[in-house]
Amino acid sequence: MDTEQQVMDHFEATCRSHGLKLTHQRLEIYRALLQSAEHPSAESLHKQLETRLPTLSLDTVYRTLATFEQLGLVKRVETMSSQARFEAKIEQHHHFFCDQCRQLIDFTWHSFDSMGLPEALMGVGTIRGKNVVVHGVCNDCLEKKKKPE
Amino acid sequence: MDTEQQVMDHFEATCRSHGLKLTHQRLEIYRALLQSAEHPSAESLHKQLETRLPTLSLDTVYRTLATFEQLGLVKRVETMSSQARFEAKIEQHHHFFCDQCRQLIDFTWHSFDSMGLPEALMGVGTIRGKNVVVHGVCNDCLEKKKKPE
DNA sequence: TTGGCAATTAAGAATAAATATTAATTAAAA
DNA sequence: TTTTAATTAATATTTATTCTTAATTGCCAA
Repeated sequence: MDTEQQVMDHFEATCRSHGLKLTHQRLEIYRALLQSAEHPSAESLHKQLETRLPTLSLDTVYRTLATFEQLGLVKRVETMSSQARFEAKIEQHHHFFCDQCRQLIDFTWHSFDSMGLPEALMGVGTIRGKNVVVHGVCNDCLEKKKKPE
Repeated sequence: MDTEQQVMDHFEATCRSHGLKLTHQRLEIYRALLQSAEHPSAESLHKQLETRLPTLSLDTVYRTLATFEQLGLVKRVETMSSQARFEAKIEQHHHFFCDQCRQLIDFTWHSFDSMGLPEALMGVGTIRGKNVVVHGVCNDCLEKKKKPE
């Protein structure tokens, strides 16, 4: 597990190695995403950063996230919502998706990760990765059902 | 494996049991989705049906697909695209997603299906299902790279 | 079989997310 | 300090999806 400093160093190194300037905005957006556990959307990141960077434009958030994605610093998350959501976590992991509140929870599954692919996939093409989406109802929602209000 | 007639009978029965009228539009949309192997979007279904139903509105396609989804006749597929895509195939299966052309290919993986869930998921809530998304580059795209033009 | 009513549809307007365009300003890096 | 890239602001565009309204149609009952 890396310290936050190490992660930020890697971030800085990645930007530099790609000739990207280390702007205040880029740093803050990346840091906010790192610290967030809720897979925020561009809009919600923008709202969150409003106090620290009052002049930050939504357009910059979109542009910056797209740039980070290309560098592999950020991943676009697959969800059912049309509003794309992002995360800074790059290590191999999977998602639990709550059907009710649409919350996403990360989890790891090493025995799946080290598993071979099924025969059915032989010959479809080049495989680059595999991920699981588990869905159901999260505890928060289950409890809300028990104790309404 | 059901015959198309049986599938259509089940479709009809499901509509009736839910008090839905069997309109020409609903029949055609469902049939088109059944016969399609390409996980079409609402737009592409609409385009496809244009010749048979020249007055079909895009809105109706959206509304109808949403209705079918509620009845469990159709599933919304998780992809990275913001444009939601649908399928009539309901049996348990997984997806190969081509990073290049965004094509989706179905595949089955019984040994995964019968696998238990990881410890990491104990206590997140109630699990209803699990799916794999494998991604990479499909053969079509690999070949296009070899022989450009 | 037909008449009526509620469900459904068509058409176009409206909304929302995401992106693009421009020109002026700002800030990082050499 | 100078050069160059990035950001801003404001506005426009694009694309996916939903809403509104009025007209139409499936289906049931007479």
